[in-house]
Amino acid sequence: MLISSAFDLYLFLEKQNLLQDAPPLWWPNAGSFEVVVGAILTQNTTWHNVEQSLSNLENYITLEKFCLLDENKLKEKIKPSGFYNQKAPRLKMLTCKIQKEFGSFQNFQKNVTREWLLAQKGIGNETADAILCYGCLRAEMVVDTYTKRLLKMYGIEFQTYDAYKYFLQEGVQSHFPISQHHSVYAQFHGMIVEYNKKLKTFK
DNA sequence: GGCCAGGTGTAAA
DNA sequence: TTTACACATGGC
Repeated sequence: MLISSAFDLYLFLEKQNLLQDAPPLWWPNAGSFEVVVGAILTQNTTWHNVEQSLSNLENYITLEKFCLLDENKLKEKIKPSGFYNQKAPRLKMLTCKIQKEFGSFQNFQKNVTREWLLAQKGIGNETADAILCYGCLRAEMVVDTYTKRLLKMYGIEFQTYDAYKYFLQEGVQSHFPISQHHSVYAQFHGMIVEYNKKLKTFK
């Protein structure tokens, strides 16, 4: 299988039926506040561990309730997903700031910018795009280490995060109408993650 | 028992 | 502006 463009990769992954058991936009509960929490918790951590933490938090996953949660209590609840001493204060700071500056999660979805997210402690390129794509339903594609590794297998490499992102988005933009860009980005990244999981089970 | 996971921030060169 | 390292749990 020769892959020389992002669209080739998309078609290749699509043939594998990787998302048949996944939600439509791949990320669980896309479009909800839970995505913001999950995006931070999953940093350098398996989704399986994040699910334990989210389950511990089930009664607190709204913007309003989350801000009222005691930081030490939050640490306890997110222990299964690791790095809790840094993720807890960062989550607390982030969610309270969303509450204070945007008033509601709906308003945050509509008005937050990538620059605003990147200025928050604990949010880098990948987490910012995950929150924008799956939390705010914006047409922003996520690039992760899997993506870079996969492209490298086909001899495709770039220097910066943005270069990867634009390479992938361009491949989608040139073959889909603008109305479909968001859902295709969301599924494209999802397929890349699932494909890597699948590869691992064969080892 | 070692390695890795749906990364990020910081300090030092 | 790059590189090295800390952060932490759970699965294989």
